[in-house]
Amino acid sequence: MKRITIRDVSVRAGVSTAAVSYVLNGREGKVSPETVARVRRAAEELNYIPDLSARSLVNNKSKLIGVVIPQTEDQKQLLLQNPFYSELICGIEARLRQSGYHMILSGIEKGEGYLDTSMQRNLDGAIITGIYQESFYEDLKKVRMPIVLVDSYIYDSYFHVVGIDDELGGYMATKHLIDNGHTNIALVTGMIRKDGVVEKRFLGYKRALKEAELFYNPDHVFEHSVTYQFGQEAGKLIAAKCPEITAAFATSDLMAMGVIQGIRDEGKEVPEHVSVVGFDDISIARLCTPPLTTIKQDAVSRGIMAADRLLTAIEKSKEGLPQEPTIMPLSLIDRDTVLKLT
Amino acid sequence: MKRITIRDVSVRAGVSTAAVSYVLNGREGKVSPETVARVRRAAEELNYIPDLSARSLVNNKSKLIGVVIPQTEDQKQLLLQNPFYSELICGIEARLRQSGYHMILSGIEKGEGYLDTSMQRNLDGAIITGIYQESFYEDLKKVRMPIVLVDSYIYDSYFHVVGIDDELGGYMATKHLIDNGHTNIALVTGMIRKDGVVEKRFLGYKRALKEAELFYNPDHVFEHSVTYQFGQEAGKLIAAKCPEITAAFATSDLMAMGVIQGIRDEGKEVPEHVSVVGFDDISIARLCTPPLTTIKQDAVSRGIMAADRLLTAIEKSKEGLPQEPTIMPLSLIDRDTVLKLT
DNA sequence: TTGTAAGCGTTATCAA
DNA sequence: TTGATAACGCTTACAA
Repeated sequence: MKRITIRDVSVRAGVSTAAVSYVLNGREGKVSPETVARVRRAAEELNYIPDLSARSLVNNKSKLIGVVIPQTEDQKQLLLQNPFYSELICGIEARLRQSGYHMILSGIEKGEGYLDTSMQRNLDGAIITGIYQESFYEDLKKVRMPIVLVDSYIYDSYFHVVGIDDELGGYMATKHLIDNGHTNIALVTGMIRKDGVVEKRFLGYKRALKEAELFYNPDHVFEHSVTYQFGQEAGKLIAAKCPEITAAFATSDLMAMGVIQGIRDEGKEVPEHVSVVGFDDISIARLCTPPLTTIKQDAVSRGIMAADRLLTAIEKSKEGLPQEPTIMPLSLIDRDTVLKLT
Repeated sequence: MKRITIRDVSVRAGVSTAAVSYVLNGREGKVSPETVARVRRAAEELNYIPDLSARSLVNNKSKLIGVVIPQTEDQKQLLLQNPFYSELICGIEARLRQSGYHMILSGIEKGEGYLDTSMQRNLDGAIITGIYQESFYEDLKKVRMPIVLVDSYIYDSYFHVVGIDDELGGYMATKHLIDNGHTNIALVTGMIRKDGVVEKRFLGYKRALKEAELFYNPDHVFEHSVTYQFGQEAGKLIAAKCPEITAAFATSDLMAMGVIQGIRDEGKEVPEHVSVVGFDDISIARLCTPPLTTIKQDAVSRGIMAADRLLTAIEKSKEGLPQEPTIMPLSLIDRDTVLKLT
C-alpha cells in the first residue's frame, strides 16, 4: 500500500496542495465551500492519511507523549508488576487516545538518556512517575516541553504535579490502627528517600504516633524495597521476633500482601495476631483473602488527570505558567485485615 | 534548547552535511579517518541529537513499534488489569529498548482505525494481542510491515506468531484434575470464540475428558467474560447449585481467583470442597491464598520473544518470508488448590 | 480565493 | 574522498 500524499489529493481535486492543507487543517475560511467539498471528497476517495513525521518536521508537534515508569532494580524491566502503575497507564492511555495523542511508554536507566529520546521524537510532553536523581529533572527542563510529575515531590514550579497527600495517607492508616486499640505498630516500607512519597507516608505515620502520645520505635521500621518478597520477609520477622507488635502499616498494597503471607508463614493469622493496613487499593486488594484494609487512591483517575493536565498545558502553552499541584483524594477502605483490640 | 542540526555539525567540522551523515550512520568507509574524527568531535561538542521524524520521512523507518492490547468492554481502557498483559508488555518493552526502538502502546476500538495509526506513524512493525474481527487483519496486511500475533490463531502465513499450545494447556490442567480422582470437572471460561485461545483450551479440556472416558456435560461449562467478577459468580453457582462438581478448570488465573472467592462466599473451601486449576501463572498466583495450582506460561519471556522475532523480521526484511509459529513452553505448577480424592 | 515555493532535518545520488 | 543537491510529505508565507 503505497503512500497517498497531499499532492495526490490536490491533483485529484484539481486544486493546489495549499488548498488541501487548509481544508484538512480546518482553516476552511481561507477557501471556497466549493473547494472544501472537492478536497474532502478527493481525500475520502483516495483514503488519504497524513504523515505525522512530516508534520512533526515542519511544526514541531508530534502528538506523541512520553510516559516513563520506574523499572525493577535487578532486571531492567518496567515496574508493571505493581498494579498501581498498570492502572495509572490505563488512565493515561485512555485520555490521550481520546485526544488523538499516542503514548511512548518506556523505562529509563537511572534517569539517563531521556533527554535524547524526547528530542529525537519531538515529544509534545511527558508524564514522569517515580523519583530520579536531581540531574534528570534539570535535563528535562532544558527540553522546554510541559511535564507532569506523578509520585514525586520536586519543588519546582516548572513541573506540573498530580499527587496525593501522602503524609495524610500515612497518618490515616496509622490513626486507624491506633483507633482500633493498637499501640505497637510496625512500618513496612520501601527505601525512605528524601522527598519521596514514601518519606511522606513515613512522616504521617510518625505524626499519628506522636498525636496519640505513642513512642516511636525505629526498630519497628522495616525498610527495604517495594516488593512482595520484602513484605513477606518483614512479615516473618514481625511474627517471629516481635511479639509486642500487633499491627503493621505497609506503604504499598503489594508489600502488605507480602506481610500477610509472611505472618502466615510463621503460623500466625491476620488479623487475629497482627493487623495490617496497606496503601493504594490496587484492584486485587479487595480480592485477596482476607480482603485488605487500605488507603485508597484511584490510580486510573490519577492517570486520566495527569494526561488531562498535560494536554491542556500543551494546547495552550502559555510558556508553562507554574500551577498549583493537583491533589487527588484519598480514603480509608475498611476491609478485613484490622482487628479491634479491646 | 534549540535544535542542533546536521548542518550545524557540518559547519563546525568544516565538512559537508553528507560527510556528517555518513559518519553518523556508520558508513565510515566512505570518508577519511581524518574527517570521521572531526565530525565525531563536532557532534560531541554540539551534543547533536538526530531528529527521527526527519529520518522517518526520508527512509521510511521510524524505529517505532505499535503494540496493541485488548481493552475492557465497558470502559475503553487497556486490559492491563490482567497481569498477563502487564508482564507481556514488560518483556516487549525491555527487548525493544535494548535495540533502540520505542513502543507505542494503545488499545483499539473494535479493531478499527489502527491502519491509520500505523500509516501516520510510519510504524516499523507491530505486536498485536487479543483477537479481532477478520477485517482488522486484512487491513493490517495492507500496510506491509512485519506483524507478530500473540494469542491468536490466524492461519495466515503473512503473520508471525508467538504462541503456546493452548489445547495442550487445557488438556494438562484437566488431566491433572482427573489424575487426582476428579470426575465432575467444571470449565470456567471467557467467551469461546472460533479460533480463539480459549476455544483451544476448551478443546483440550474435552480431549482429557474423553480420554478418561468421562462424560462431557455442557451444563458444567460456565462461559462469559475473562474477569474476576464472572469467576466469582461461577464459583458461587458451583458451590451452591452443583454439589456433584468437585473441581474446576478456569481458563485464566484471574478467573480462577474469582472462582475461589465465589466458592468461599458460599461457605465452602478450596481445595477441600472444590479443587481449582488456573491458567497463566501470573505473578500473584503464587501469592494468593491458597497458592494457585496453574498452567504456567511465562508472559515476560513471551513478550521478549515476540519483540525479538519482530525485530529480526524488520532488520532483514526479506519481504516477510512466512515462518513457523514459535511455540513457547508450558508447565503445570502444582500448588495448593487441588485436592487428591481417594 | 487560489497557487507557488520555501523551508523543516535527513539521506542518498551524482558529479567533481 | 568529498560536497552540492534533490528528494521525503507537509505547512505557510507570499504572490497572483
